[in-house]
Amino acid sequence: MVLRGQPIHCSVTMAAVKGVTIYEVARAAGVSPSTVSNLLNGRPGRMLPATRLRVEQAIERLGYRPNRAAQQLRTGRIRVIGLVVPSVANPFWGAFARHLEGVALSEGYHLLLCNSERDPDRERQYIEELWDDGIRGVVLCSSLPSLDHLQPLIARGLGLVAFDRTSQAGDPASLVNVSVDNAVGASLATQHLLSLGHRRIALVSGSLASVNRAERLHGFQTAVRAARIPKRDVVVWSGASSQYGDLDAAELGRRAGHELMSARRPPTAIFAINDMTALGIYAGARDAGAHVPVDLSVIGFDDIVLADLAAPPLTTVRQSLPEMAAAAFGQLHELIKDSSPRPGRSILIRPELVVRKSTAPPPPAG
Amino acid sequence: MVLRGQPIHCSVTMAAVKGVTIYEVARAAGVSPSTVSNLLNGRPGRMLPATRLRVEQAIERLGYRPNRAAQQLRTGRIRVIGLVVPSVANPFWGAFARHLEGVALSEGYHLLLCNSERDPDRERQYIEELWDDGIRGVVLCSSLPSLDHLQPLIARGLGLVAFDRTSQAGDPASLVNVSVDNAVGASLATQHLLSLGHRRIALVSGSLASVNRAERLHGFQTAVRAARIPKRDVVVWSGASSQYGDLDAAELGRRAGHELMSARRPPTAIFAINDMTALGIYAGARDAGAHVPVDLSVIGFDDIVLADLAAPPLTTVRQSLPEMAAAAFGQLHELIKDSSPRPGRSILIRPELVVRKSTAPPPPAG
DNA sequence: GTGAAAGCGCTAACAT
DNA sequence: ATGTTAGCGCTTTCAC
Repeated sequence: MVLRGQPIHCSVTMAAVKGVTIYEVARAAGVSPSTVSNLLNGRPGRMLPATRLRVEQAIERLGYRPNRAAQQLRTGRIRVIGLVVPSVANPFWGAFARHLEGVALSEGYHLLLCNSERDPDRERQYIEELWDDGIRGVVLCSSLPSLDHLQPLIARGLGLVAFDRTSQAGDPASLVNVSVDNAVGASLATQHLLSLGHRRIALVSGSLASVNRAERLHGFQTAVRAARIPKRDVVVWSGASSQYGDLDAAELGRRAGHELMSARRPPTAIFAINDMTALGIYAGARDAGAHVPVDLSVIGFDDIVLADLAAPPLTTVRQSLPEMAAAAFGQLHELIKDSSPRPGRSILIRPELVVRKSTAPPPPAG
Repeated sequence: MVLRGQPIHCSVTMAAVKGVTIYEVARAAGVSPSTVSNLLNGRPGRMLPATRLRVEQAIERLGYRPNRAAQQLRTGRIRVIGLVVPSVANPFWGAFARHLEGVALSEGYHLLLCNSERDPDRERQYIEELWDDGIRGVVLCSSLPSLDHLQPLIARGLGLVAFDRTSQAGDPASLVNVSVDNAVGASLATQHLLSLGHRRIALVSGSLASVNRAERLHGFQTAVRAARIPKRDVVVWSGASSQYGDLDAAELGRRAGHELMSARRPPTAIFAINDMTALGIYAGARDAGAHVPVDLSVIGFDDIVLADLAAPPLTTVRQSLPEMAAAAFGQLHELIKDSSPRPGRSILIRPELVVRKSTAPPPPAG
């Protein structure tokens, strides 16, 4: 039985491995390949209903699935977009990746994931490879002030949506930016601290070289100046960019929290550049014997899942990830659907202050 | 000048958009396409050193980059692997994705990201699409006890490495499993609690239907039985699978923590199925007025970045993500490099107990 | 050592 | 309404 069955079984296996082609479907349905192709490509009107039915049945019966590589080679199109993030190990980027993947999938697109670790070289090289792969649309979460390193690709027709960054003067004309309104968010956060009565305030961040962080710094300083806080009571604690990668946001916060709270005249409130850093500040303050929110108020930015779980639950500025992911994909889709030139733009989504338990009036002594 | 320059400029642009082909390189170097191809495919020995140099220079000068779609169509190979995780929004999976992407990249592979939300249908459909894309190697973080839904794909030659799951009797013969040793980890955790003197212990988890969780439950029960803890003092709190997705691990922990600590006879120690759940338990216990570790010891599993940042820092069982990612990719690479049949196997990486501050002896009353 | 040529599976312009 | 056909860019046997 084994021996007799083998030839047939083998041929079936081979067919499966090799894949059913459009020619086989055409032959099975008694039509030409172009008719099958027409049906597959949304042109069912070009054939008789009866023909259409025969083709559909043949496709079904044979389990035909188009070969994407062949489609891509022929049309130059591919339903994959690239996502470049600093690191998906960072829960914020992980959550963003999840949302973006969701909207992309709902439009029939797959997502190729790249972690840049905020390295411009790596970023450029990665995107060049995405180009080689045939990918013509990329969501770049870079925050680098200059996108010069990508100029050649963009000139060739790469659709690029920059996330978490606003438009800069030197940007490519067609660039689309999607971002939370960082300045507004930072102002919201700082004003909250101010309204609680804080007069000695620190901003804690890693490198401030990125666009979004510069904006947050700007919003912070605007609010602080408007409140006429003397300069000596405002400290901007910024870790060296090379020293702390994205993964270490928490570690950086921990060090900052410790340093700041060990100083002679510690701040009574800290605005952390993001939630991971804020959580690190909790730990650092604790190490230095300070208690949140009694001795120190901490406010974050992002509203990651953990913000609400922390002890105390973290007051923060929420970025609406679902909306931002939808905006980013929507813009990218527009960009790559038809390659007719389209002016660049920036889309700023307004953030929202979420008050929890990590902020309180300053201690009497402060 | 503009008008005179235009034709040339235009042709340059067109070349860039269309991409340089191997024929153009061949012509520029005065050789045939096959010689260029031979060089590109690691067969430089088939030509004279002088020829080789000419070709290399032509490639350089023209900025030639192979068209991957054409390569794929011709060879059937593609340097992309798929990663299917429940959700990268979960920091554990985000971190794993980051590590896997790193090792894949170092071998010249890209990573296509898929979030299954632990839905078997979605999982299967996703992997079928990966197959259509030409992807022949997938790391599946599924934990579903049965991989029957993937049997057809595997039979066709899909290379599959199942992560976070151990081999089951009904598994496809060629399946490779990579996982932490869950039973050992759970025993380690439980023994730690026991050695601290706890005698009323709970296990908190979402659905226990997955292989890895079943193993953890098994390790837990083995340890608890060995210590002769009476059955009534051991509670297994398991949330309905449909109710809580992966994102909600923390929320589930919160509910469990609250419920358990509000009971007449609350446990003095909880083993959480993972760190996110453990962090949720912190919050739930707090809601119920219980203090970790004074009233309640909590131990987690995974050792995510946040474990060390939590208050108190979480005692947990560490999975070595770098090693596990390397093992997963290495196995997958073996699987897809040559398609000669290869027996299935399970690779279990031993976890490590990391004692921090969330575990302590039980309160005197307990 | 090098080149010619076939064809991977598909699409779309162009026949009929 | 349906079919014929010419490639997309590459690899690889087979000649020379």
